[in-house]
Amino acid sequence: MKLKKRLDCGHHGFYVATIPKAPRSIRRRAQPKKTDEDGQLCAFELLASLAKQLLQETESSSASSNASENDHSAIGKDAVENGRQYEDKPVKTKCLDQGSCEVSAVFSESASQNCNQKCLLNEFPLAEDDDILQRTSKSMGSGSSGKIGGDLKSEICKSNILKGNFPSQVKGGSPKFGESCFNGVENAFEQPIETKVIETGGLNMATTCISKDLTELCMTFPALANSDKDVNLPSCRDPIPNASFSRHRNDIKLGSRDDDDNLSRFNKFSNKLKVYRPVTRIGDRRIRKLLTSKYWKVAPKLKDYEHSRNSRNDGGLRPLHRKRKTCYNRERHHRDVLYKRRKFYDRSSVETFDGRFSCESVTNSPEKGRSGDKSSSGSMLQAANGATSLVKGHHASLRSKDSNVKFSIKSFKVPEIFIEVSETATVGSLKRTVMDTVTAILGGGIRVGVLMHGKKVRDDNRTLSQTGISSEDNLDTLGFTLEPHPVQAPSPPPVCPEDPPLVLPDALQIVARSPETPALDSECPNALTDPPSPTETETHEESNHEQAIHADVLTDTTLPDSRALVAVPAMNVEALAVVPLNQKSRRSEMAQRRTRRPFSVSEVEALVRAVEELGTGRWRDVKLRSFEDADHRTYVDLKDKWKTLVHTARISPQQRRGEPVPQELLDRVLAAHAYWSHHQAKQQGKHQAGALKIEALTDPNGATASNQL
DNA sequence: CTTAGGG
DNA sequence: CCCTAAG
Repeated sequence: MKLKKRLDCGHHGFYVATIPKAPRSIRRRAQPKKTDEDGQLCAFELLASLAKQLLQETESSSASSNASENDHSAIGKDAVENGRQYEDKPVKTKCLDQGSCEVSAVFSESASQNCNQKCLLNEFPLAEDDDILQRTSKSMGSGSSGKIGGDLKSEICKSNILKGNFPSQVKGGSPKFGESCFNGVENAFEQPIETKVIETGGLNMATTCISKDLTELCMTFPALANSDKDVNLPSCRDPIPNASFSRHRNDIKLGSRDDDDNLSRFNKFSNKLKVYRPVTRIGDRRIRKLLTSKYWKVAPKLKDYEHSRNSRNDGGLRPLHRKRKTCYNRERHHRDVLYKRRKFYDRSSVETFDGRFSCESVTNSPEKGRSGDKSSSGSMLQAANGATSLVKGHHASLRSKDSNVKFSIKSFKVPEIFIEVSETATVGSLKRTVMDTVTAILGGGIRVGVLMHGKKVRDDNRTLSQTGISSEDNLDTLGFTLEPHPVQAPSPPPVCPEDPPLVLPDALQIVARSPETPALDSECPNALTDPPSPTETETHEESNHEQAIHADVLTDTTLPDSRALVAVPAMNVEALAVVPLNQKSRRSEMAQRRTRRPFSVSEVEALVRAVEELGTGRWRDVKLRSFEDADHRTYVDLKDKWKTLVHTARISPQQRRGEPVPQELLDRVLAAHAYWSHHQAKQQGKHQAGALKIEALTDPNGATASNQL
């Protein structure tokens, strides 16, 4: 609730409020008429000039400052102040951030697309900037990554703020806006931007080259991360967190790994102002969550879990607890320690598209396509090689009734990677490790996934139109993902689960995990029972769309995790010309349900066992015991699943749907259910008359006793 | 926050 | 899965 309020405030907030809204109105007007361009141009020009000034100012002023600080400070001196206040008055900051972020995002995007032609993107100025950036970056080398990025952002932000409209455009990519205005803007911005760009070697790098400077990218993350978030975020929602976080990040070491986690933490932060860890990045989910009341409810709990986990490093209480558990379930703890699960909240594909680096796919009608359209498809491919990950499709042109669909992929992310490094490890070794890992992942093989409405489209044989991709309406719900090839996915870290994460013996351990595997495996002790089926894998993957590199570093030098490593290339501007923006906000507002995640047999097995031991009235314990690592399973979920299992067990096999659950498990379900319904109040777990079956199958009592120790 | 149930 | 009432 608090968050909501804040959010609202944010909206109403000075800069923020004005910024986003203005654009909308503009858009509306513009859309209907294409003739509006003139008017927009004028506006743009004005903006551009302002932006210029601002940029210059910032340049001079911000040149010295640090990365994060700069961002905020640079943005608006007045406004900025608030930003410094962190938690207390995040709103302003946020706004600022966003603005900046947006800009940055744009940059990266633009970078990916080389548009010599001016018309393309909504991003307008960026296109050229990109070129510049790239060049500069090359020349510059890694140079100052984070900092520069920050400055750049801030500057941009300023300009945006002043103008007001920018942010929205960029973000939303309001189609009209972009189309009409680009030319003017570009010109105006070119020079200033260029200079700036040069400064921001890091940013460029990030956008441009994945393979090469992954390490560097990581380092730069802060900036990138922010941009990410910002980009994703609907207008002003998370401003607070960002601001605060970003700072923390810079100042403090980051430990966060999961998006989800971050999210949850994030929420916490906002609510309570406690800072456990800085949140490196906030996923798209944030928005979602914020929007959804449910999430709020749920989030806290999850957070707790997360925190605890995270706290391991800190030497929190958790470790013990964990350990216990671990011992408890030998099978599972392995991974527990190592991996962090992302929370399920985020999981849904929806997030994905909303997400950060959305790429815009545009439907092109041939007619529409001007000079560049043809290339778009080709370019897309190129982008694909680049690296990984998530792309978002927007469908742009209104006209497209054609059979052709254009897609542009703005950037790829590298799959999530976990790295644990001892404090004594050198930065260089860390970099190398990251690099090696990334290289392995990329080289190992990546497959592309297509998402519609956040759901994976698994049927490769269906046509686009059959899938719904052809329809304009659906384009914005289209997403691409890069997924590590299952086979090649990095193996779990060698580290002993028992070991405190921090204590890892060797200097570096990096694990890239395919998102999915961790959850289940870790969760379900009995992998034996059912190895993750392809289905499962896929499911998980969905959640993983956003893949990021997470670096956990013990030392202060922690790398912030960022996700978007690269911006890739070249699309036709035209394709991009129309960008729908609202989708995000819309979606976020819709607060959709989590994507459905059918329980796997192994999960069911784990659930059954837990219930056998704990009974049916202790879902929290069940969760803790067997699903602690399954962030996407809440105790309510478990309870619901049990409910359905009981139901399923009672109906005839013919009536059952979905993945068949072994009859043996269903029998245990019935037995346990019967048993516990008799012993409701007594949780002691004495199995007597009713426990017969159970005993035979699992011997709940004995197990319980031993386990609990 | 957890539980328990209905939707 | 979601939502809610109740503890």
